[in-house]
Amino acid sequence: MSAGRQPSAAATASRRTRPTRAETRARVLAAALEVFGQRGIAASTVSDVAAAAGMTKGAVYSSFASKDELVLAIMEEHAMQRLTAALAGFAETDDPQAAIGRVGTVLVEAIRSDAVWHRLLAEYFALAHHDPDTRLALRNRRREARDAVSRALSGLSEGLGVPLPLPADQLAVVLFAISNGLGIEAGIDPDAVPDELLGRVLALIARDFLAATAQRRAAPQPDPPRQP
Amino acid sequence: MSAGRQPSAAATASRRTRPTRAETRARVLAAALEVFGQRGIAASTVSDVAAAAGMTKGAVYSSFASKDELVLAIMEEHAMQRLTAALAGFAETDDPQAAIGRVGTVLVEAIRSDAVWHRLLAEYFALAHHDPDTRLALRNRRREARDAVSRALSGLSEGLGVPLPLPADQLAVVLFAISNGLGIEAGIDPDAVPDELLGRVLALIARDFLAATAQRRAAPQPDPPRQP
DNA sequence: GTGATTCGATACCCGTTAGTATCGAGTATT
DNA sequence: AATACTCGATACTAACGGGTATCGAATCAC
Repeated sequence: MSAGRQPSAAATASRRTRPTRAETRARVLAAALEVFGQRGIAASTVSDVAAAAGMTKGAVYSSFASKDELVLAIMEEHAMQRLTAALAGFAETDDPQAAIGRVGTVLVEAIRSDAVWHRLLAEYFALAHHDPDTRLALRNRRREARDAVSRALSGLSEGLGVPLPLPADQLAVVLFAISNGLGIEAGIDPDAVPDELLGRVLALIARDFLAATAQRRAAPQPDPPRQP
Repeated sequence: MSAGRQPSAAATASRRTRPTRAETRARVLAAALEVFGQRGIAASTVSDVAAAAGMTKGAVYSSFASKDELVLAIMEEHAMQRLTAALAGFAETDDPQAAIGRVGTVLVEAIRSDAVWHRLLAEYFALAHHDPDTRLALRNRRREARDAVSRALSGLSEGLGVPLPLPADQLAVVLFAISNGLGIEAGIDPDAVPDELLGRVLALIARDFLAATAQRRAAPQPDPPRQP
């Protein structure tokens, strides 16, 4: 792309009658999330998505090469966004104990607000299986996400000098599995999954860890590394 | 159905040139499980299923009213079969402690051998969402399954006089969620889910329960249940 | 054996939907 | 202002797949 003179965004925004490329892309993606989440990926047509975005098929196909690519884009976009949100839960505080409670909160929030996402992931996971490329992509993405969570957990553990109940990478898998699994169950039968359930389960799994950190904070010792 | 004279099965089996209704139904169901599991429900055509069963569409439609009904049949069939297998894990022994270990084993077995099933369930769950009837059916079936597991857990707890780490119904939900969630993760990335992971997690969740039962067996007391 | 009935194969219909060709309105470039 | 270019709407195609009508053959009832 030649870096031609671009009029300032503010100046153009008001006088522009046709939305910019990025705008339509974003609108289509948002609409796709909506529509796919509602009716399912397979059951939704490209025209549906376009209509929900207030456009026609042509607009979609001028921004995305195929329906598959649209699906892929939406998954990547949302997955990234969700991962960063989750990691923020870990990193956002310098009180590690609070971080633990926060993990549960963040995940519960995610489950409740993002029920749509769980449905999509389930269907995508099913769809992905018969396309090797998509399958590998999904696997790698999942691996990255797990690694990120795993590192965060390791950091937490080392910072406190308290061992995790399971190896960090396995704990990460379990976190994903429980959160996703409960999300799915909640999607099938919301009444079956009370709000506090995930928190309780995590507390059970991490009981020793929590007890040890509490004890450590109560009677701090100079020896191991600790940060208040 | 009038109970007309039926020739003995053995006599007819060898001389019969056309398979009986039940046979073709079974063949179609088996083929459907195969094909749907491989390519996904939405991506499979009725002709595909028929071909895999060594028949044609007509045969399928003479046994099942629609593709949806075929899908429903396969889900019910397999779900039932799987639930009874799981419950057998609980009931098959009169040593309750061993039963707990067995639950983990059964579930792990199920996860590993039945990866296909998890994919199917995921897709079915996604598909079910836009059809109210299917949705309700799935919800009720799920509820029954949970209740069955829940009752088994309660029985276990009362038999031992040791309280469960969570209310039985919630524990049942968690069991389903973890098993399903890990199944999905394993489907995406088999390396990420070691065989013993589920067992370890269950052990963590039920740690107190296990400890109490062990203690109780070592030094049984007639008095009320106590937890350290 | 003979007629009634069922099952499954073949051929067909019809709706649906991913994808495309084209063209005009908007937008950058000079 | 005139030019080249981009984006998106409209109209279309091509193919696919669910479902059905029909008909021959195998089975059952008598």
